[in-house]
Amino acid sequence: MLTIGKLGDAAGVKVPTIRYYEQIGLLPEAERSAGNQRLYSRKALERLAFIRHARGLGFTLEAIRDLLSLSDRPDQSCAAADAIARAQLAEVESRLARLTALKAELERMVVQCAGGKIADCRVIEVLGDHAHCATDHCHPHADHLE
Amino acid sequence: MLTIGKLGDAAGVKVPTIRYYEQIGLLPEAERSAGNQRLYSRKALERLAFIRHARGLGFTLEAIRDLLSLSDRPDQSCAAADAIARAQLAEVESRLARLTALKAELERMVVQCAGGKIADCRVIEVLGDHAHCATDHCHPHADHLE
DNA sequence: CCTAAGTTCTCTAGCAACTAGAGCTTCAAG
DNA sequence: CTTGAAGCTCTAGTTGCTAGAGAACTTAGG
Repeated sequence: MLTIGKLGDAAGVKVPTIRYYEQIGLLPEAERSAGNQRLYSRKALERLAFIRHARGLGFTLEAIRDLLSLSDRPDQSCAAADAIARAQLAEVESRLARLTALKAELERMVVQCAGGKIADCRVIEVLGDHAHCATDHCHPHADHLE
Repeated sequence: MLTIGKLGDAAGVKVPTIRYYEQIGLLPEAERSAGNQRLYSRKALERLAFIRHARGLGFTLEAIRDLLSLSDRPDQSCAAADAIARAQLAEVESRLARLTALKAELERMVVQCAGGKIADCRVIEVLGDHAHCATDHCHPHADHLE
């Protein structure tokens, strides 16, 4: 049995985060010691590592909740898990596309800055006048802003 | 003079967001009509468009606050504006790198899913066992998670 | 056995950057 | 002059944590 600190070290998750996961029901309520401290089994460590890994891949806690409940029913079809992963992939791809466009525009801005006065600064000017802007990031959905 | 709704339409910003920007001091307090409604000048529209554009490029409101105060002093050096833009570019580049790695791992997960039962599902398995993971996204800084 | 340091406990509040809703007033069109 | 849209203020919610206060527990050294 591990204390919460050891569990956190083992899984690479901070202690308050573990308590937070328990609070929102992502982790089950931990067993307690005589002195009311949380104790964790190896299974709990696995579950937390799963969460950690999925968070690292950018899954939301909601998606992770779904994946966890799927993994509790190993006899069912994995279509749902596949769908969640594909949705996540699509999300990542769309962010990538947007970030690539942003990078191009930022590079243009920075390169054009001649190091003079603010009045002539391309950075300020480009930001102030959208006509200078080649990308469409000003329009409808800005999905890199969560 | 524009009402808040017209201003929002013109700049592509939602009405509550404009009030929020005023509340946090990013926009000055608007003039009011006899009936206490906000009225905006062309200058205010420019300022809001600037903010909108910078947000679209991923600048934080803090960075935008700095850029705005720089643009109020056109006779100063633009080194500071340049530095802010370069920092933003570096940030975008680092996110891009991470997202690219995530995309690769998600693709591996999804491709390997044979569509069988959960028990054999690669998606769940890969998430549960970090040894399957080629990238280092589990380690120290997860900067795509704001 | 006792004390001191280190963990852990609960609880509340805060972060970014908005978004949503309640309940009211004002404005513009017909 | 009425009606419906748009405006007002205020509070609270979102996501995924993080920070702090103040109390209790645990463990290693003397």
